[in-house]
Amino acid sequence: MRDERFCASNCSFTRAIGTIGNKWKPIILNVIGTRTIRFGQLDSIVPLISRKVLTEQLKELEEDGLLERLAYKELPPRVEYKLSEKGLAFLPILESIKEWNCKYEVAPMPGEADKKSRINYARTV
Amino acid sequence: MRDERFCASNCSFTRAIGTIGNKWKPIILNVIGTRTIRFGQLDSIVPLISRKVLTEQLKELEEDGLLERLAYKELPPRVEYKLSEKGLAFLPILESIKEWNCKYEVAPMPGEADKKSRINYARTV
DNA sequence: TATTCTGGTTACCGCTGGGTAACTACAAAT
DNA sequence: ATTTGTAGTTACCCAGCGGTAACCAGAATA
Repeated sequence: MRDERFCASNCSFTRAIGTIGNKWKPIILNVIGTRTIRFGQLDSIVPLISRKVLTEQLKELEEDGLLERLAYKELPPRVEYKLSEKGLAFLPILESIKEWNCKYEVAPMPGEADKKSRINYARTV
Repeated sequence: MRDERFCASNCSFTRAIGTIGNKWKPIILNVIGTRTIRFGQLDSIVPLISRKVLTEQLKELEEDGLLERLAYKELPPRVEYKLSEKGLAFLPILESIKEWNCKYEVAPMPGEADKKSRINYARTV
């Protein structure tokens, strides 16, 4: 899901977009936030993502230095994820995206009836 | 390329990601910046994008209120794009992504020989 | 007359992103 | 002896993303 051509650009911004410019990574980073979280928790909190894709995204985030992975040598396995310094430094950007969207979003919210079935990934709305 | 399920979320952040969370839109917004630009210019400045996808992305950006489209009734046609207030308000976020990436990017740049063939979408590196 | 220029749109088609289901290891609980 | 729980991995398969090429209008230029 990383765009390799973007990541190979000589432009820092293009590389950044190649790294985090997809729909799942900002969501995952936002869900994790400042806490430590286990794989199964992520899997249930982010319901529309499949196990396979979640694994893949987490692996990429770790490779790109945004995420730290702690695997305990236990059975059944236990793995914990938390943001690295780099990942934590990205959170303010996510916050400004939230503020930006709240301020400028034009589309009115659909009726209340629809709200119940809506997705909600936010730690804080 | 918009994720409709994300856009239908009751979470403002998720909706925002559904709207601008793909690789092309941040690139396009960054390329346009504060200037007014024609379709053909975008097509040549962003070389890896196909005409078809560029059209589609511009249309979505316009629908989402980030972009203003000015079509002159001429032949051959002339169409100009510029960021709306909402789009302009997104530029600082792109800037902070640049700063973030410059500060934390770990992967060393490949050798100079490779740089020449690299993509460069930045107005300012 | 034929070509060029611009900003698309459309048909066709191949690739692959991503979903589902099955499977793994092994300890602990029933 | 069987089930449960965790964190994946793998094989299989299909929808749809996105690339390519052709086509359009109609004025201006050669």
